[in-house]
Amino acid sequence: MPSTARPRQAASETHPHRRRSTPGAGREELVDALLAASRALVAVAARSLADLAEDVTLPQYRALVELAQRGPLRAADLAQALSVDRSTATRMCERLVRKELVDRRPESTDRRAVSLTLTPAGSELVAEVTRRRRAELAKIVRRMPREGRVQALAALRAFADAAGEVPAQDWAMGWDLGS
Amino acid sequence: MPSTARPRQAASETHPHRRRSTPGAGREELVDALLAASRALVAVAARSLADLAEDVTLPQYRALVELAQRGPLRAADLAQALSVDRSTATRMCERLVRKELVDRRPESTDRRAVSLTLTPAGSELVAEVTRRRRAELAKIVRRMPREGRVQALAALRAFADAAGEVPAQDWAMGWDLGS
DNA sequence: TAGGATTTGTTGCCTAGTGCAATAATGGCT
DNA sequence: AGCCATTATTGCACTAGGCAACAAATCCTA
Repeated sequence: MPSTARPRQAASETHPHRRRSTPGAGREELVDALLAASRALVAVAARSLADLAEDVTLPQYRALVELAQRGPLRAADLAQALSVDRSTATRMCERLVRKELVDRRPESTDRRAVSLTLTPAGSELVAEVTRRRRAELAKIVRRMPREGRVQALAALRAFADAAGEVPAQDWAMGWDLGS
Repeated sequence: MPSTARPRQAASETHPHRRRSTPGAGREELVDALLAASRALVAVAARSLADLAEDVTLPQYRALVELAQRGPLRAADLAQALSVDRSTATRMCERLVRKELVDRRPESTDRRAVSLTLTPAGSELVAEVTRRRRAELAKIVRRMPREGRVQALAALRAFADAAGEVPAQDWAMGWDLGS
């Protein structure tokens, strides 16, 4: 039978009796705010892709981003970058080639390998989605009270820094959207 | 032939000559910070699920969250909540039933409909993932300089507020993770 | 109240994404 | 030359999803 997926262990991460410190900023409130922000940020990311090319799926877009950032890649490297099986990369690229977003050509030095590159259209797509996403965020920022922005910048950096030190991203699930 | 997915229109959202206002906080810097934060938040969300139940997929978890929040649902309503086709909901629930995370029973009042509920295990899973996610965020917050937290709270709320007024989420892509 | 319209869940068909295993072609090394 | 590692591909199996066809049930109206 299928292993039923019951929770693997009890919490132990929450400290119910931890009521001591800060009544001040309220850690819980900050967590709530982070969750809210998380929703908003994800929505922006999703929309910036969906608005622009509905027939490019998320996994496909991730591949495009990887190719845009790490230049020409061999299939195996792309697969590793995306943490997917090589076969998955192969097939995905096949679809992207069909959509004329990726160019696949045999590598001259190693006849086993194929070299994957973005076509101009692929390049353009990634650039445009990125542009859109940033523009949307900028629009939101413009809506924020001007006075708070400096603190906001500091706060976000502090958060990102703090988060950066955490176990580090193993990108187990395939969610990175680049930029 | 497949419609090739070229970018549908040019930017027009970026204002290249917009260099006028603030040298101060730098809108671009804030956008960068938001993108960084976005990555971190997504990573946390992904991990809190993956760590706990690898054999529950993201779509499946979304369904569980919906059921957890909106009580018992009929298949059609769940489908709508997730913005997927009814058939998709049907089949997904079938898998969740198989994993004993969801209970499906005919509705007494309308013999066509089925009523979907979380099993205790399903309930527990959602609760636990949520708990974990919040705990991880709390851990990060604890790592932030204490002085900045009040500002961080204000900043995040300002951002979420500002984002909330934007076109509104149509959740076109299925990314909402609840909580 | 009888019959058409609508709703609800299912199922078939097709595409995409994924992993694992097997395979063929190549490259490297002894 | 022979053996082993690497590369990409392909077959198999499964989840996710949409669309269309359907049967059963409910609703509505003439």
